Amino acid sequence: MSESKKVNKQGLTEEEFLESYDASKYERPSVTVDMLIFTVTNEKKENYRKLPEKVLRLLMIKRADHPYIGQWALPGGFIKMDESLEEGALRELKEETNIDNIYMEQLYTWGDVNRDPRTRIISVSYMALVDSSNLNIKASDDADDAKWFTVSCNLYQEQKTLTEKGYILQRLYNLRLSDEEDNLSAVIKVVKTVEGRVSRVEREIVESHGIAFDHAKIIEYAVERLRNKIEYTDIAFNLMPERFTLTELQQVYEVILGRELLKANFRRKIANMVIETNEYTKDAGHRPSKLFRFNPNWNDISE
Amino acid sequence: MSESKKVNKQGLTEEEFLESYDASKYERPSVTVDMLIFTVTNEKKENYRKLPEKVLRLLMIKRADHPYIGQWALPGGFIKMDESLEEGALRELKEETNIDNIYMEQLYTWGDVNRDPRTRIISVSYMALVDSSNLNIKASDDADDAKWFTVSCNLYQEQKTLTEKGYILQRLYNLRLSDEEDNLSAVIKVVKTVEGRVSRVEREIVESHGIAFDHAKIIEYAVERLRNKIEYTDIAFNLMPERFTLTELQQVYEVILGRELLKANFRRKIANMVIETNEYTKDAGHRPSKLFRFNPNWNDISE
DNA sequence: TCAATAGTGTCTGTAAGACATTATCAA
DNA sequence: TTGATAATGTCTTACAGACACTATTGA
Repeated sequence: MSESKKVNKQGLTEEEFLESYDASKYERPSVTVDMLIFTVTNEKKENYRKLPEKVLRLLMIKRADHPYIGQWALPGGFIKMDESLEEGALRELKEETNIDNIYMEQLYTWGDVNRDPRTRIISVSYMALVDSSNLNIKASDDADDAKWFTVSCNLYQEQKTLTEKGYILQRLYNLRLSDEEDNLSAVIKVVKTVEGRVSRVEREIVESHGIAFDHAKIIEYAVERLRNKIEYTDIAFNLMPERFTLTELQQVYEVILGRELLKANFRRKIANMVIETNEYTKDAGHRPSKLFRFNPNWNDISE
Repeated sequence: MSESKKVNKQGLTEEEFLESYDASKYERPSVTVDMLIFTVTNEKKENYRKLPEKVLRLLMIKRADHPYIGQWALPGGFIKMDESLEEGALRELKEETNIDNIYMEQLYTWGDVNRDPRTRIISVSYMALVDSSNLNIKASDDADDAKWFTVSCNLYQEQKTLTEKGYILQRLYNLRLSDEEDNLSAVIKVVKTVEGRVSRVEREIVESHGIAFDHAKIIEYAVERLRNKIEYTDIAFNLMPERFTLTELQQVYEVILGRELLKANFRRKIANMVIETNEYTKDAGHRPSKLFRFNPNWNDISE
């Protein structure tokens, strides 16, 4: 509609305006993309009868340079001028895991002024969920300083203080990232303030051992999101192989939620998310188990 | 732990490294904060007996310069180097509504390469919910080109196509922003692709009349988030005055959800989120209604 | 046989949907 | 009296939690 013919107060058409626009006028922050790449793997089983245990793992990278040299950080990097945030995230993902076609969602954007001692850096975080059976290709060739840590994140203190017009709820989480060699940890304080009808949530790192930047906070946030979404969506299936037993699926739920579930109830809950196959597990030291696959159309009614 | 004594490959300590760090080495995108400020207001009532209708409103600003000159955009602006994203969002909020202490949450970060014709701009969007009785102070003094639009966002086409390993679900939403003078509209396409166990959601603006940039897409996203969260959180109370009737509360739910609810069921559902007072409405053309207030401790058990 | 997992049935209480009924005001 | 809203009761169905029980395998 001849928008371009309109002129602004300086009498410029859009074309002229864009011509004269100086993008370098203002100082700008840097923008990075940080990836939280989760997977679930098996621990070796204790004896021939028992099933292997499942653990939640997160990919971290050892910093080779300042700042936080020698500490572990989330994979990520600066966004390029000609790629969208999603493209940047997918690029990082590909660089680290060499896998395409993975579940990925934007988590949160972190923008505190002094998150990075180098300069003002705003970080957009993405969470990706990977089926570990795909992953035997191994995480990354080049960076031998990338590796998978077992994640655990537990609430260990909860304190509610009533105030005049509401309350303050303070929670302390203990985050642990570990493997055979390394043992990182952090304490994250999550404070929910309710005053009148208005509530606010703030996160703060109380202490952080071996985890670079504010990444402990980001990991805690991601675990919380994962725990929430697994309850009412089908994201858990992104962590499963093509065929799986219902017990394996339940173990994935349990390791993410951090608590045990009752078998019968769990099976009822996920019943229409799966389709049974004719295959069974073999050579278990006990009764074989039917294999299932994901049913993409499980929520046909409504949704 | 004398982290600062460690040296990197160039033999620099952290102090020396930060000294020599040149933040201007790489080209960087601009970062803005966009605010979605919602409120709910009363329409005048039809006759002395009927209750006033409630409508959902969104604050928009008329663009005085290129690009999209003359069109309406979300309030927002460039982030300053010495303020966090939250601080920037609160600053914008204060500038536009002159209110502090408001509910606000980060929504999503939009980073497509060509969202803005001027330069690469990444926008972090925040949603704020305001009680309109507070707001009679009027939205913004300076910018007389800021005003409240009635929002409606309706699904009007849904199409599911089965594919080899999943399906493609395509939804078309009709977004309308209107007041006495202006009538803006847009069509947003939301495509959910499920392939194997991996799913992806993409949003695209099909057409946009009078709404600047990709803001129609952002508004649709916000409305969807609002509709989701009102079902399982207490955010609706941020839109209510200090004292309110249960019917008013129900109307707010209905106008956001875009459908009617059954009174008895609604009251059961929100029963423990409210506390009754001894006050009643007066001078209604019908039976007076008890006034309630929010109960901040409604979710004492668990959560 | 036995240690382990696989798989199913059922009782309970809670919550949501649908609908019906009574109460109370001002013009 | 009447047209409107206020407020509560109850029937049904769905689902989640808890627990008990039977089935099947390899060593």
